[in-house]
Amino acid sequence: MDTKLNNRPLYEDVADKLREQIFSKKLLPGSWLDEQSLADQFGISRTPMREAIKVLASEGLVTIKMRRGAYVTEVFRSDLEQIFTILSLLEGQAAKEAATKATEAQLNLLDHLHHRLETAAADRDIEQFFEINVKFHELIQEIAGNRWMNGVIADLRKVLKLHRRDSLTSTGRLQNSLLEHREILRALLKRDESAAESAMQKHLANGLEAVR
Amino acid sequence: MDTKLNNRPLYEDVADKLREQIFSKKLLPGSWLDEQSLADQFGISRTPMREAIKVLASEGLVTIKMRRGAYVTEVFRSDLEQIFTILSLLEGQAAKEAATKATEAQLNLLDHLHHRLETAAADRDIEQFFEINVKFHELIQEIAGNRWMNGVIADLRKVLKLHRRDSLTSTGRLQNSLLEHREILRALLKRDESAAESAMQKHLANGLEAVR
DNA sequence: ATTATCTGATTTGTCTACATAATGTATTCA
DNA sequence: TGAATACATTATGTAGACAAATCAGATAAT
Repeated sequence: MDTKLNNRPLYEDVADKLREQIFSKKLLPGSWLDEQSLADQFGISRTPMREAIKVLASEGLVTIKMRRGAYVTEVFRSDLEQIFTILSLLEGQAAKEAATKATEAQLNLLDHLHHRLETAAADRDIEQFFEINVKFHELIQEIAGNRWMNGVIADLRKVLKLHRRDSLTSTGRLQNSLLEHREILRALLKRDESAAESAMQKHLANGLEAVR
Repeated sequence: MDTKLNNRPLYEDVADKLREQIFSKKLLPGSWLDEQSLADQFGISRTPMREAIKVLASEGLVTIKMRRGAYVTEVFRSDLEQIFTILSLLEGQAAKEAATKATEAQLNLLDHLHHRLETAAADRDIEQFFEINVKFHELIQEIAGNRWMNGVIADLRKVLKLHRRDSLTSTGRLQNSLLEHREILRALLKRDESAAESAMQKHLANGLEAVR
């Protein structure tokens, strides 16, 4: 019974589901994506399946080889370093701009998010910590208000998730990550551009260290 | 008579042609892309046409609206500023890394390219100047060797080309651009990281000034 | 006169079928 | 026995048809 309430194209829904399977490692990096069997599995035809695969390809999550089908992208150490280099520059810039652009209300929101992060850390609630962490970063980007930059960052972060050792999985890293967030927040509240930028850059540099 | 010697998917060829039509302003920003008539025009069916459109959508050249088709992306001043901010950061980083990573042979190549740029400028050969200019930037990126960064830069530069007043169209800007390139090259030849970075950033900042 | 609704026409989204290219296997010949 | 070629299998690429949703214009109601 198809709930036809969907007001989104089928291929977008399918792209989401497929992305989920990749992130959850049901589909491992390097593995081949069989259009036909995936289409059957989702109960759709090959056409939207192909479109969904192309969406993921444009995000860098899958790699299409001519007449040989699509494969889940393998992310190597060199990729991690390259991607973190970019994220460090861009998110650093976002933090820098946020320091001056943020309204008082937005700073309060950031502060509130950070408090929830502290709580999650104290509770050793990794899942929650991770989720709030993402929101914290995204809010800073939203405040900076560069939609092209935010798009690039979003895509690159998706690719990072392909790597087995996702950034802060180790609890040791969790504590350090928290300290770094404190530093970022402090700089933002003081509206100190360069401090915010360098704090964010350090945060990401440490993130890279953690995965290798 | 289709020359079936193509060893590329049809939709890629079509995407190239469509991109060309957009850059040449045969399809103006904001205009609607009629799948059917475009498919007829290229002598293909709608399926590869749709795939081609999605390729351009992932590059940001066209914007797809739900159940309303695809439109050539309109680039506003705010977009230009946002995109130049990113390019300045990334290409600045590329120049910085190139300063230390470049082999002597690669530096010679850059030097050679720059000489051709000087010649083109002296001849007032805008077309040639523009072409070599692109190669100069791409070579620096290639030397830096960050494929994820190069992908991002390539996409953003495509979007810039949508804007009517493409960077250095005015001959006044051409002379300044040449001077800035000299500065970049000088820093690279001296293998001066930070000089190369800031020279590149200035170059792009001036590029933004020129279009507004 | 303005707004609301219905209907036809157009267009996107999806499906099914066919054509084409690549891979693997078997058979034949040296 | 080994290698090369031809054939069969399989999966991708493309086409054309069908279904569903949106838009525009006309008619009706307030």
